[in-house]
Amino acid sequence: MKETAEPEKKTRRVRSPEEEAYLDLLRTTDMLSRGLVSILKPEDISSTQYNVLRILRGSPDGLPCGEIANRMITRDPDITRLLDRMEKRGLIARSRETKDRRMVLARITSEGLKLLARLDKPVEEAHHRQLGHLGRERLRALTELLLAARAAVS
Amino acid sequence: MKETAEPEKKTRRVRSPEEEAYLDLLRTTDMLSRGLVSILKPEDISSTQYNVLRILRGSPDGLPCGEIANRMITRDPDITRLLDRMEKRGLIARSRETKDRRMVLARITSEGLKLLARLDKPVEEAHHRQLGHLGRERLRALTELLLAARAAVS
DNA sequence: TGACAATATTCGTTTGAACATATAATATTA
DNA sequence: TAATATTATATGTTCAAACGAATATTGTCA
Repeated sequence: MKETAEPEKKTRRVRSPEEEAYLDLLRTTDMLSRGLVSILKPEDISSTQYNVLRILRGSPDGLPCGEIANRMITRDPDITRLLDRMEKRGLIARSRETKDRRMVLARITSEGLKLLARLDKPVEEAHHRQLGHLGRERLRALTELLLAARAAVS
Repeated sequence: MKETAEPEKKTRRVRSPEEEAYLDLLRTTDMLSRGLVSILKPEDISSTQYNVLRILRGSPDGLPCGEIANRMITRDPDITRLLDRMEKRGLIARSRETKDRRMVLARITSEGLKLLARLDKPVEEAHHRQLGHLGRERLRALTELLLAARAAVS
């Protein structure tokens, strides 16, 4: 007796819709990230460092290191070293606060701002190339779904 | 003359909907991944290794290393080392193919299968905890949007 | 004041990702 | 057969993520 259309040995795994969505998220993010990284690469900057620069550009008065650590969900000692590298390259500067002298404020330097400025257009173009074809409507829908997805934890 | 409601120095950056969506993708994937990693951690396995095991479970006859490299979008030498580690732990086995003796097939071992089996339920539960509240309809919508998002490149 | 909390740092470790280069073994094809 | 392509491996390097543990400095509060 011979089986016909049944797939041979291949374990039949049924994926839940949740898992399916998660895997799709991974695939999509991975794909898009690679595109971004390839743009950052010529400037010899990692997406992590790029992220820090973006955060600091949004806070011209500087941010305490701990605050950066919070936003990146990274431990303080690791942020310190990350900032070390960036400071060594002149992308950021650190200065101790006068009021609360425990705090050290990290600020983006003009060097860092220039780097970001060079990247702004290419990054924007990449995003448009990668996601622009979805159109406003679907982008909005996507953003809202993602927001809803994150709502569970927080 | 004093400014009133205008935000002080803060550079006003307008984000494109594409960028907004991308950042939301990053945030969401990051958040969900952390949840998964915390589940894999007790078994002392990285999400990369977990991924390989899942791939291999889906191909009980084994896969050539290059094929794994393709699916992971990783260089061959790096896959070799990844498989080295996994083989050392007894999670996978490698054997040279008889037909084309250049190829080496990687197979998941019963050890590896057992590990996956231990993880199946917790992983499934985590996914449900994290995304279940979206409901079928929105999960489907999300999956479809992500598929569409990836369509641009391929 | 003294005890404690908060902030950032220093140090050390392990692990893996990413990249380059070279080589061995085998297939394929001119 | 000779030249070339394919598949996997071996090595070596650099960089950064992640974790643990300890310390210095300063602020806060009983």
